Amino acid sequence: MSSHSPVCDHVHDVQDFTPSDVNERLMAAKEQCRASGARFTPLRQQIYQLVLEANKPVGAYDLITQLQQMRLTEPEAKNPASAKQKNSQTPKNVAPPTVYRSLEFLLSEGLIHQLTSINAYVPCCHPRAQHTAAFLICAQCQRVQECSSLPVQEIMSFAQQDVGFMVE
Amino acid sequence: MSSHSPVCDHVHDVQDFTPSDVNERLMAAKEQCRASGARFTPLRQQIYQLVLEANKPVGAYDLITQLQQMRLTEPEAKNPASAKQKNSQTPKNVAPPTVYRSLEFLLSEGLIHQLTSINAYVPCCHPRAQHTAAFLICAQCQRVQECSSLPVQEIMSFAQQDVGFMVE
DNA sequence: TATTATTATGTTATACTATAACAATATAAA
DNA sequence: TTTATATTGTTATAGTATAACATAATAATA
Repeated sequence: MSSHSPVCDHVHDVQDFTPSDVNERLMAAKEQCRASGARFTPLRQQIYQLVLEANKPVGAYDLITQLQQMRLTEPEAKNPASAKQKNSQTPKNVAPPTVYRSLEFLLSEGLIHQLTSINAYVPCCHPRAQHTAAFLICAQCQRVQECSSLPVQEIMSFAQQDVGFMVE
Repeated sequence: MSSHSPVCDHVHDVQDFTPSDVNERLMAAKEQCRASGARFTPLRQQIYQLVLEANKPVGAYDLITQLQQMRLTEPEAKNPASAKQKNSQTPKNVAPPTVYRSLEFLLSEGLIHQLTSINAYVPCCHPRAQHTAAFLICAQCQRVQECSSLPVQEIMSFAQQDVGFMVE
């Protein structure tokens, strides 16, 4: 799961998913939601997938753009549920609340993390209900390293010696 | 320097300055800037003062509003330098860059911290050149507790047991 | 099943935060 | 003084996020 960025020469373990990794995550999320009684709707699924497939933290408006593209190019594929309906053609436009609400859902399920300092979102390493996390964010390539509960001091040396980040 | 909020019942040590405290800080900052060769201009001084006088983190646009008020009510007091000039009447309008640039300066001098998660700014507890800091931010009253270098685990228990914050 | 309640999504408008680009002014250096 | 540098003013706009209300889809109940 870990690899070296061609540009920045540090390790990042959060976002380097093969298509099969992505699928695995989607399945796991589906299961987790079923268990918790939450609804993993097609929209939420799509957005989670986009966050997974990105190789760095994605902004909300990036997601809006991508969703828009998808809706224009693949009119009604990928959503078996809507195929059963009579007039359920997905709308063409994607407005901010559409994405923000799904992000909020994914956050509440613990499937993604929000990086408020750079206004972006990443998939959680080890999805589970409530947990906090700290991140090292590369100022050059924006890739991140999640370090959920290491003491700060350890994070510092971990950042500098183990994964090649400079702490600013 | 510490006190209890009437609402939230936790300790916060960062922002509870008496007028004389504020003056002390301003003097210290002036000295620090002289030492480092930086220019502690009247504008920067005003903005630093506003951050000091606030009893909770302030947003950039709060500062803009307050500066605007000041410029309307006290046309040319408080600035001895401008009194010496011929036509130096301070402009009435305060645009965002005016404030953001001064904030950037104060950050670079280590006089304030930026709380990106809530888009706000607080004075630094112990101003000095380069240092990082972590903050506990109260979700109710927005007041903060600076905890510069405690290990994360200690921060957790410190937050919950010593200062009454719930970690989210 | 039909009806009602609830949840999710669409839609429009707008608030809030921040920066780019260029002009004018003030301070420092030569 | 003249020139260079740094600071502030000014206008415009980019980027991020939410409020408020309408519609549609799902779940719960009779």
